[in-house]
Amino acid sequence: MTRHKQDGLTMNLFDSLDAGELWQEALCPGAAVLHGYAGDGRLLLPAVHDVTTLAPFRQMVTPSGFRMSVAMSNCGSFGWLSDKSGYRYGSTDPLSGRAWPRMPDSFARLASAAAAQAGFDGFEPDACLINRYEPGARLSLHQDKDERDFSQPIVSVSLGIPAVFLFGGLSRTDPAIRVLLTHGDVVVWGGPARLRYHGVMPVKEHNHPIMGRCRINLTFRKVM
DNA sequence: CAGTACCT
DNA sequence: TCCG
Repeated sequence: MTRHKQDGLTMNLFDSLDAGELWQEALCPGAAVLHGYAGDGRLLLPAVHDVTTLAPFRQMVTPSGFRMSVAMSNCGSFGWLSDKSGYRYGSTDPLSGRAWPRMPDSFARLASAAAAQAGFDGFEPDACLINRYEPGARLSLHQDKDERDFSQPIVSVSLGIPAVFLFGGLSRTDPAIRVLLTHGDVVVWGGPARLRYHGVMPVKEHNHPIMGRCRINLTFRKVM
């Protein structure tokens, strides 16, 4: 996998693997893990609270009728939604009928800086999906393909208790590498990795000093 | 777009 | 299993 920048914070997904998985090395161009890039999250957590007070976490339903284990909210111009009629982005929160809360400046700055760090300059997200995982919550392998412009990367910020991130290939049945993500880690994928399947293993019981038994993930996207 | 068989 |  391509190493986009050479510094102490940036490593590629391959660096998280053990020797038994070295064969994957050539399969991860366009993806990077920035361990600790978001620091202790102290600029982000009050903003998460503010957003989710206006747009509370809710468990969405998939088109096939399953209730997702992850609770979600959104901020920015567009919010990702799932219900029985499908997946899509919308500019209003169905729960309130009002626009999603505006994206906090701290969110946008972090996402743009992380993208640039990974080699994607000029990333200006217009959507931030906020995912809340409690122990047992998971997200099965999927592709992010509800956005218009796949030239724009995805930036994912992890806060709270650890989770194993799955990063697969362009086909659902391709093998997935596993990356442990902890509080402050940021993953960026784009370019040739933009449509790679990814997901999160069921989150294990754990306690984080400030987040308790909770993991929050911020996923930044350019929708329009 | 609903939801079976599958076996992660 | 179109983000169980």
